[in-house]
Amino acid sequence: MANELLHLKFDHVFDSNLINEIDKIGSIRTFSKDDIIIDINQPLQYIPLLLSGNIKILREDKDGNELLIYFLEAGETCTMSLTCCMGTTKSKIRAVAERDSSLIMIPVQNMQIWFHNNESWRNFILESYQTRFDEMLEAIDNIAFMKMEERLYKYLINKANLHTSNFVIAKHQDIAEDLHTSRVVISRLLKQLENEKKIKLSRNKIEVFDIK
Amino acid sequence: MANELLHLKFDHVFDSNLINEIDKIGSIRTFSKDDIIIDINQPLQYIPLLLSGNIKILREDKDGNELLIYFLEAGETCTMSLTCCMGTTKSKIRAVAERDSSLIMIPVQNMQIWFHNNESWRNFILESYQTRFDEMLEAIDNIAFMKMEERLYKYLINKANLHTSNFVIAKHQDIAEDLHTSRVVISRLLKQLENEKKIKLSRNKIEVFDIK
DNA sequence: ATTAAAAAGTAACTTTTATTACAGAGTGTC
DNA sequence: GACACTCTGTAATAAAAGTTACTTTTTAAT
Repeated sequence: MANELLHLKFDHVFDSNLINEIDKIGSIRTFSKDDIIIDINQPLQYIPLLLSGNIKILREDKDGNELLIYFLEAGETCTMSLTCCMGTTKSKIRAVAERDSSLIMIPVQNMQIWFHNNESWRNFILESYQTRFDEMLEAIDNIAFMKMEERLYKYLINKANLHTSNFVIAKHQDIAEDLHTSRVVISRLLKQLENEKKIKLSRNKIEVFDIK
Repeated sequence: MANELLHLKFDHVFDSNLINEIDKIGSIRTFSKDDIIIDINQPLQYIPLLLSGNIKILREDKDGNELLIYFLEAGETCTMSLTCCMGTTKSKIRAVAERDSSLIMIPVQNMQIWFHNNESWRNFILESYQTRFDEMLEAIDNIAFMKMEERLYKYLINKANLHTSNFVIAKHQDIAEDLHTSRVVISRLLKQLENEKKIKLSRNKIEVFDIK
């Protein structure tokens, strides 16, 4: 089952030798929605490859308030973890299961070895870096250039797409935390978006029209 | 002269063979303060290594307003450029000379080759990625979690340190652009900081007390 | 069905940041 | 020194976001 997922998501990424090694060496871990997969300041000993589900990557301020930076999808890795083999071993971010997810964890030593001798691994790492970089830039754009209403709407569309659904299952409080604002602000802006006929509100659930 | 700088800044980073190759292959370019080194959407054909001076990396919104993301110092590279050899060839950021600067430009092909066969180059790239990553996270923290007055003060200290001086030579307008706000806001907050005895204002120049 | 708890709605108010408009201060040129 | 120009100071106002406090709606538990 896990093997199937590994092949399904990574066969086109890694050469067959590497896939077999990953299969042999990596250990599968599963997480339920809202489980903390990696926490801030936690030492990083494994590189996680996401087999199924979604993970959200969060940053925390000094008062413990969060900010969503981006989501990971199956077939991706958390680039933050990659930097663990260089100097810093403590996570600077929190990774939380956006829904039930399964990962394959690879010890950092292999990162080093494969990076040295496997082209497909090197390319995967470099591409991951680029993807994350782009997403960090987008996160910066969002918070620096956009108003809260726009950020909220984009967030809803993004989240709906992630779940391939027109419905976002979430409480206003959850959304407020992801966007680093207060529940009252989110409720107000959601109501505005509803008045603009962009969404439809109900308890624990938001229908998003015109996705993409 | 340029050779000296190359050795001074990079001898401890690259092995001696690689240094010699860089010396042979790379071309030196010099820029004056405020010159645009790389612009948004510009195709990237070279990886720049900063030999002397400082570079600021900016992001632009849809109206052409900027936001400073971070500064580069001698001995560093612009990680954005690294991603050029993967798919994307157009710059997503603008690089501007913070002061007179010199760079050595390396054709992207070498990036690939050295990445394949040179350990010191690989490590440099990975370390660069990590450093930039950390700075992106810090940039996110700044804009997401800090008030403008704090951001401004941090910016001033940062900039003073960069120039190893107690004085920041800049107009309020310049600062406003880096922080993506308006001149009036900056003037107001600077006056506040002056009242708090943290800085001293004069025309085109700000003295910053208690640096670090 | 009654009750308690959770989630959402909303009004009133404050704070922060942005905008507009203009006055004054400093600098360089003739 | 008069003039033009750039830079800075500041007041008044507006908009966006944050906060407090309370109400209403929905759901789950008994």
